[in-house]
Amino acid sequence: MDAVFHALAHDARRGMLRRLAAGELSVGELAAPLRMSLAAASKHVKVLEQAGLVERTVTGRRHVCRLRPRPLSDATAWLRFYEGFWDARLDALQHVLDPPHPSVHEEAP
Amino acid sequence: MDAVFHALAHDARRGMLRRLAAGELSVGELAAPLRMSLAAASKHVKVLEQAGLVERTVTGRRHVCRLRPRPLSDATAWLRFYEGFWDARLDALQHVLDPPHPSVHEEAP
DNA sequence: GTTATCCTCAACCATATGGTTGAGGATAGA
DNA sequence: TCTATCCTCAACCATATGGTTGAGGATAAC
Repeated sequence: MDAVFHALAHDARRGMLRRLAAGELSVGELAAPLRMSLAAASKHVKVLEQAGLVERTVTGRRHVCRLRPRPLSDATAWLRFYEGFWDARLDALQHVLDPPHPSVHEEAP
Repeated sequence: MDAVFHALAHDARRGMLRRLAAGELSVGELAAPLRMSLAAASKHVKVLEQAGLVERTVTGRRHVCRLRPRPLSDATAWLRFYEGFWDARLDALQHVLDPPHPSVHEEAP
């Protein structure tokens, strides 16, 4: 979980995931639009890979990456616990109520 | 966005958010169950605060914290783009199709 | 075989993280 | 007033992050 959120905590890596959602890409293709060296981009790919968000297949000299979205569903499941709090009305009530008691939620993820 | 995901990328901070969902807590109360110094926990609170996830009110010598969940909704909105990919059937198809074409999704967040 | 391409690796550097301890400011309670 | 409590701050340390460059392995192309 730490690894997943950490992987998402960098714009370059989120961009990679976004582009991988449209289909497979090689490391070089992932690196191309980024203003950094290929080696740096390669490290970002490795971070995504170690978080389980990206899978790599080496075909010849190309390392082709594809999205492995399952860990994202875990992250969303975690966040979903707080959905009730996003509600604008509750958000506003937070200023008034002390302490807030969102009775809808009892257990934490 | 980086700050929000970074804030979520540590178990101690996620634990703080979870407990704050049940109501306001002081820094000391947030720190109590953690196996680290008060100063360390205080730093974690500051990370949550700078990500906009926690708001602090100083009343006397107590620093009382409350959940500020709005940034979590932004994070979830970002993740929601990938919802289609979590589907088990699509997940399985990923092994077969090359490249994957989840036609449901066109634009990225 | 030679060369160009794709990518990783290792070394290096600057800065950020995550923890500690010790000092101390501010407030509450006696 | 004196003391205990809550919390931040500063200094310090080890390690992780995020970037660079240079070298080189493996494969494709010629």
